[in-house]
Amino acid sequence: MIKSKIIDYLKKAISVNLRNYPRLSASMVEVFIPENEKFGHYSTNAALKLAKILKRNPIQIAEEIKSQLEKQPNISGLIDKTKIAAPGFINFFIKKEYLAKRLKEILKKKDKFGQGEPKKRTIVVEYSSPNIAKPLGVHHLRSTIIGQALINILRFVGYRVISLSFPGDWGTQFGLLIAGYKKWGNPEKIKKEPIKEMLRLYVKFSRAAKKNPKLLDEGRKEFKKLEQGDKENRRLWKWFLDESLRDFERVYKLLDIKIDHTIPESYYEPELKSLINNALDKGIAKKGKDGSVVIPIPNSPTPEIIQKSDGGTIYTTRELAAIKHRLKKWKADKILYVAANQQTFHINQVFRSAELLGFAKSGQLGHIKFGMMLAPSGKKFATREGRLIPLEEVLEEATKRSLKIVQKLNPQLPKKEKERVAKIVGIGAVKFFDLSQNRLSDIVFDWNKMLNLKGSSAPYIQYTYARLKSILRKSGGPQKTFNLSLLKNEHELAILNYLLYFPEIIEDSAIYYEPNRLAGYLLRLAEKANLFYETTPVLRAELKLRNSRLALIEAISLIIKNGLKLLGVEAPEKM
RNA sequence: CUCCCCGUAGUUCAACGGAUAGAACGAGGGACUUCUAAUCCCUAAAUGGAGGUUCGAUUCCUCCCGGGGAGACCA
Repeated sequence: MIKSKIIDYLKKAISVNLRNYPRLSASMVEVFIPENEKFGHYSTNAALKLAKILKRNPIQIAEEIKSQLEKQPNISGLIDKTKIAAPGFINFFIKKEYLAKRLKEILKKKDKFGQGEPKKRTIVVEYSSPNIAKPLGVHHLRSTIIGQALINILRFVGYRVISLSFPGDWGTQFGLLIAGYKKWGNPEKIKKEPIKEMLRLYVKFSRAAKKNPKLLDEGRKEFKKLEQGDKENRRLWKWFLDESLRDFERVYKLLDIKIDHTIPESYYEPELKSLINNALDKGIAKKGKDGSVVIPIPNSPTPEIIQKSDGGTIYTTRELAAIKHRLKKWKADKILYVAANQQTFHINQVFRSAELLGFAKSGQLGHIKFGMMLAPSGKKFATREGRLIPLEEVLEEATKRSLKIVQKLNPQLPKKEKERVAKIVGIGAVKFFDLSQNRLSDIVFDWNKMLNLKGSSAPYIQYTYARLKSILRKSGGPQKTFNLSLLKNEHELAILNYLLYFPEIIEDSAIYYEPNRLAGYLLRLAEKANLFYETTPVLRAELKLRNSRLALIEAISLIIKNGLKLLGVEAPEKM
């Protein structure tokens, strides 16, 4: 990667003067991509940092570093020139030949361009994790979409990634559902629309239980029976589980989500007794007078319950068993939880408990948090009030809206093709809406914004791609003879410069677990590509120039396609 | 009461302690006999408040205000 090469050069240049710069640590050498092109391809503020320590003039120090840089043996192959800018930045300009070399590399490696070396580290990513007997709702979108994009990106940079869903299929709520089913359930209705009916029963029962607390006890009893292996309850529960998983699978397919392993909470049920006993034996957990078992967490006012006073287990207990199991089974170096902000407290408690129990080392467990998907009212989505919007409905609506637009704008496309495009574009828009935003901010659910097919959106990038591909189709096949030094108008250069950054953007997205960095990069690349498209004729250009421009277009489209693919968004050839 | 996240144009969002705070939607104006106008160009418009650290703060620290979330038998 170019950035790390420049860092190496800088380190060497600075270490020549080490006697003059005694207190500099290597990590202080930072290289970044400047926002304005006039400041070069890369910049460093190393001189400014040194100036602070040494209390000297930063420009002077920059001059010293610059002259040392120029003495380095191989630097001229990469760097065309370095410039110093006030108050003390050193700006690097990459050689044009090197940019051309990069472009050829893209054409040669295609979708492998930017891929990292295998890292021999395993990361388990837990994401999506819906609750059984409820449909996947829009509020699951974030965990699912962000999780899958991170998995794709982490794999691309070289990690071994195990993707995992941990559906909630255990707990008192299933007692409520079973009780509701026994009261009002109808097997025919469940067969017809399983999830809808289960949700209806659950909502109806929990509403009724609000008015009549006796019903709550009834629900708890049903769960207790389930835990103790009651045949009828077990059968119902298994039925609900199977129907739910089938339903999820359908939506996952629409979203192009590929989960390696689905291991529900109930899987860990048999191990929980011994887990609790071990925790007690080790003295990590304590038994209360009421029969509950808790793990006191140092510096936390709240202990973590692992056994309820009625002897039953709780989500935490199952999560702890899962941590132990995952680290062992996949020899994982890390487990990442792609889970909402709201769960921060709970997840931290679980992490601390796992560390106390010796299941995981500090730093092995990470919470990739994200802001909430808020209802249009600005409030939280909640199942109980029945305000849940099924994800599938959103995806269908998105597809419908984009079909209308394809019909209007590209009527000559065959019907089947139109439908395919509508799906790719509609669903892409929904996913990209989420992925292009910072993970941590809350998102207000808004049909119009989410399904906006103009402006900064997936369709914008997809449309750019389709136009580029259209040129390539009309050009009559790939060109072998091109001379990239002919690419010298401002739009061509801007793209050539920008293509350089792709591998580093991917790396940053992986380091910070922020897919929106990649999304932003693709938007900016598409902007530049559109500007090029609007201003620069390709097919009508003189032969050599034409071929060089075709090569450039080929490279852009490869990067767009691959970048979108990492985000889980498809790029249509026509739209 | 304690802890966590967020406060940026009218709206929805960007910005690794850096250089002139970027986009999009919406508003107003312009560009299709020429590679797909789901595009492009132009105009107006923003860092909640007060301090502090720094050569430099939207970013870090303190306090205040506002929104959301969490705080032992839900997850």
